[in-house]
Amino acid sequence: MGRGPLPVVVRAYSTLYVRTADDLTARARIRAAAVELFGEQGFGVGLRAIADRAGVSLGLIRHHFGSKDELRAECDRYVLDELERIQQAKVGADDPVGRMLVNVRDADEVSPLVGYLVRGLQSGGALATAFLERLIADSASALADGVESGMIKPSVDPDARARFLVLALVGGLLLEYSLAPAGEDPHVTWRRFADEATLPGLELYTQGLLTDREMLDAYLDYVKDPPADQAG
Amino acid sequence: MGRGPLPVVVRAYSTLYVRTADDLTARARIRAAAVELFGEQGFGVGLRAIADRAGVSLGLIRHHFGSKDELRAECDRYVLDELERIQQAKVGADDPVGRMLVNVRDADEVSPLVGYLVRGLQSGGALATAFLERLIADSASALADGVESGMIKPSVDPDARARFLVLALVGGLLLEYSLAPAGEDPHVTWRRFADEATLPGLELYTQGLLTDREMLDAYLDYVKDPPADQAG
DNA sequence: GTCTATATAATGATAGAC
DNA sequence: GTCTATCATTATATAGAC
Repeated sequence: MGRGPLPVVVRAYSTLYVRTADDLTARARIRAAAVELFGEQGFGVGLRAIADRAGVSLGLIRHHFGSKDELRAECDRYVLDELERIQQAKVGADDPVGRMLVNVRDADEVSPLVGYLVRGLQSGGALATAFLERLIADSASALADGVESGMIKPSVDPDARARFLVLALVGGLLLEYSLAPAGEDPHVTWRRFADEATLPGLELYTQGLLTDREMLDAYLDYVKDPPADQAG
Repeated sequence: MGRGPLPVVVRAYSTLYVRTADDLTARARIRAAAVELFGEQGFGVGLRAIADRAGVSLGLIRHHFGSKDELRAECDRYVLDELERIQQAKVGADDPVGRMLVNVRDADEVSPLVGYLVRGLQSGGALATAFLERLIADSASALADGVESGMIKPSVDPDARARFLVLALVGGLLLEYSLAPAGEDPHVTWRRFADEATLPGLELYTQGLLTDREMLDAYLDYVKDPPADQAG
């Protein structure tokens, strides 16, 4: 590891969302307005509000996207692609655990995308499934690397562990959003979760919670030899 | 601990939701229908659908509850009270860690309440705040008991740890719901999460994840003596 | 490509009869 | 307490002018 307390991350996504609305075509303005408003107010937001923010008429949304569902689907694809692009820029991070933790600690300048992603995860649907399954697969791979290099302890079920860790971390972040004051900047909420979660997270990852193996061993026995009245 | 692999829990809530709709007053039927439909389809569901399921007219909802918001508020209070009642029946559980884990493993026959709770947690609002803050306080207390009795390792920030653990566990469960097929029985989803999460959860709680203290110590140093360009 | 105007359906709120 | 009938608003979807 370098000098810093946590792995340093390549910050190469400064051109993500800083184009002003004027530079975009009407179609792109509509999509950008939809991503913002869906993220700020949820998917119940009306097409008129989107048209207003984009500075276009209601009819033009219909012309370009056909229906609200198709607009939503295009926003899903767009957000997923942008997040993929951002993650590619971060691949320079220097170790597997760092890649996982750093995604919680460092996430600037992506507020509209984060807000939309949060809404999408809360609502389920295609975006949530695609995003989480990809994240779980990436984490499983990173954890396997860590096990091989000796940084991470092995697990009796590595895939289940990767899934559990991702759901817990992302789910905790999501709950932080649910508890946040309405209308708070997504970036502020994200940052607060990072501040609150890093210490107990590292502590848990380092020392665990229980002082002995009794419960784990009991459960492993239970799985191997379940009680008769529970067997299928 | 007794013979079983996990602490056995008093199952004393069999009268929770098994009254048939016919036994209830119209007001209670409306509330029950609202809890079910809000849980199944979210808070966007119309008052007409609720009236239909309750077997009453639209006007009667207005007569008893005044507005949709007031109906929603009453459902919040009702669900929170019922969950409190269920938890009281479980207080017989015999150790603090068991109380925490068992809430994930054992949760039968409360599907409508769980469905509503999940929607409430995803939407934020009064129910989510009240439920989580209470759960965090209970868990902090249980963890403190466990530390005192030697079952749980101490933490440098016990309150932050309790909050982190609750948000992670509840948030993971919430994400399982987001990923579940639309319309799946909440109980089935809950059970699947318990099956998937118990092993990696116990493993993480028992052995942690990292093989050495390097990252934790580095972060503790970082907190104690932050870099100049980050100081406020 | 972009707009205005309108159709159609659904919502919550209300008034008043029984 | 319970109902029917209606209002005002808002949603998306559509048609057609420029």
